[in-house]
Amino acid sequence: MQTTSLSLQPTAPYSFTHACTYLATASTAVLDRVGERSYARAVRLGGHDLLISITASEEASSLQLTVSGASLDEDALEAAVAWVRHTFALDEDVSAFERLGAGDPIFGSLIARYPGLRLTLIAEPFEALLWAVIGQQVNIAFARKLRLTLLELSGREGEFAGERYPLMPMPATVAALDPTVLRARQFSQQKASYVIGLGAAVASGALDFAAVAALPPAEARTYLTGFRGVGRWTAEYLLIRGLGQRDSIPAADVGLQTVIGRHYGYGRKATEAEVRGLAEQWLGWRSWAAFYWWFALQRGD
DNA sequence: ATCCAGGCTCCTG
DNA sequence: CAGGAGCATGGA
Repeated sequence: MQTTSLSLQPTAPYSFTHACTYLATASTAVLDRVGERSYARAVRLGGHDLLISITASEEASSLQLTVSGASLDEDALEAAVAWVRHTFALDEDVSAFERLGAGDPIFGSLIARYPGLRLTLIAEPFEALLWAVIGQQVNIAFARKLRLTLLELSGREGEFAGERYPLMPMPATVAALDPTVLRARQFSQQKASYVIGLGAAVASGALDFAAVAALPPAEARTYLTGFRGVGRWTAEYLLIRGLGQRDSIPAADVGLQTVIGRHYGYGRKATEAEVRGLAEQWLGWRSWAAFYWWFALQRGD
């Protein structure tokens, strides 16, 4: 067991507190331990299970990162640092994003209300994919329950300095799940089949996240929707929260439609076309805009 | 009961 | 390609 600590400097303005606020109640954050200004989780990087711990000072201008692992060599440490920078978007130059508010007072007030909030990713692409599929067409509380069930049935545990942390199951483990067991645990027939099939696709290499990340957005969507259970919404959700693509708008997302309809005074949910239309002014940063809206929705703003 | 929930597949025009 | 029926499972 080896441990290394170092400090990270995000570009300004940055708020680790906002990231924690989001993760503390996000239905997707079922493997994460989140405090007001602290975060910890076990994650598999480069074939090794690592424990990542992050804390921030009160002003949160810099982060303290602690990485632990059984064999923490230079490569593993480097991977952990890159993971944190990517997952929390520490290196983004957000000045162009902040200027988006100029032409749209409603969205502008959102940017002003959450200074330093950044698109915060789900730790692993496979995790983002499964959580998205599980979250299809069910309410958020129930989706969280199903995610916890999947972890209970197939998740792993890592031990770091005598303490146990949950880990995402390996894709092959998910592929080997018994659909009847999932059904007995409130998965629908098709949701069980999607989850198992996608586990197999990732395990076999047929679904390759590195390849997806290298594709332009439109082609990535086409590639992803070729897999059963992955429609446009799921593909976009994965691209945004799993791979950190900056400019994708999941206009069919019910939550997005609800919060946008409310803020723009429609007195109803916005339609998909309305969301898509509004999003044109967020060009280049549409994923970030979606994330800001989700953040507002989660907070009841 | 009825409607809704961070949709998907498959089938028509 | 666009639109819609049918689907599946709980929660409020």
